[in-house]
Amino acid sequence: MTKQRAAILKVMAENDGHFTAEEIFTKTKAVYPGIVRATIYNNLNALAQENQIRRICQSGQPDRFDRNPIPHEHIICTQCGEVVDVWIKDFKHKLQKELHLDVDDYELVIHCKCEKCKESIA
Amino acid sequence: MTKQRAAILKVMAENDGHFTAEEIFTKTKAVYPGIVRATIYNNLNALAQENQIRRICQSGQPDRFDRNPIPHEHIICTQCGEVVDVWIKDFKHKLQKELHLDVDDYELVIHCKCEKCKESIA
DNA sequence: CAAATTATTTAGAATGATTATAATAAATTT
DNA sequence: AAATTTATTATAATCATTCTAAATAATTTG
Repeated sequence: MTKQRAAILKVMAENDGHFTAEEIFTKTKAVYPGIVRATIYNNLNALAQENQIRRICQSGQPDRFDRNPIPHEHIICTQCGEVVDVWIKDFKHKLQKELHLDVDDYELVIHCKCEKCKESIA
Repeated sequence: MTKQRAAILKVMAENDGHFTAEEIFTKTKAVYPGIVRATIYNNLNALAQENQIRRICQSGQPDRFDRNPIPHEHIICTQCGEVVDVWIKDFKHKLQKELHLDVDDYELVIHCKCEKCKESIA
């Protein structure tokens, strides 16, 4: 646990959401000015591999990182583009039952209008 | 429908699987030597937008394109890395019921050992 | 605790997928 | 067939991410 990694984790813990490496870089640089992009990427990769954070990928966009390591699902709003958490109860278990497979991990991204956008039009 | 697009679609129809733009470029170039990468990308983007093909994204890897436009699910093998189709009956409908949402589209990628790899160890 | 080893960070260049631009060619409309 | 739109080509550019080598920091060992 280096100072840099601690700073990255603190930034992610304080700001709720789904960050790009660039956003984490900017925010971490504010508290740790010497830090460099490669360090951000190294740490994010390591943290994702250790399942301390989760990676979300969208084609045409930089990866995002979710500070919440517990498997869950995501909505990407078709209107505002934001990534929103959703939780489907026992999803992994349901998948295993349905497919008769030993699921190691999964990613489910749903494209629909998010709650905020639905309300804002009403 | 240009000659180039027809060639791309033919290549995708003849070879079953999940291709990268580069693979499609190489295979299409064999039958249509003048073709250029930008044309491949333009057409794949257009086809994906029209839902004639589907795009699969994996972080750290180039996008893949699935010639099968009907929504379905994917396994990425934790051993060989191949992308394999799976079909979960009424998945979209189940999602909508579970989440009380109007799902426009979704992507489900499952990480586990594929059938081929499971057998090959036995 | 000092020395040695190992892992991490930095700085900067490199890579690789994808897109942008401008010019040409093809397709479609009038 | 001329005019307009759309797609393709050639090439350069972009952007996210990784690589390399050197420097620094952290950890382990004597």
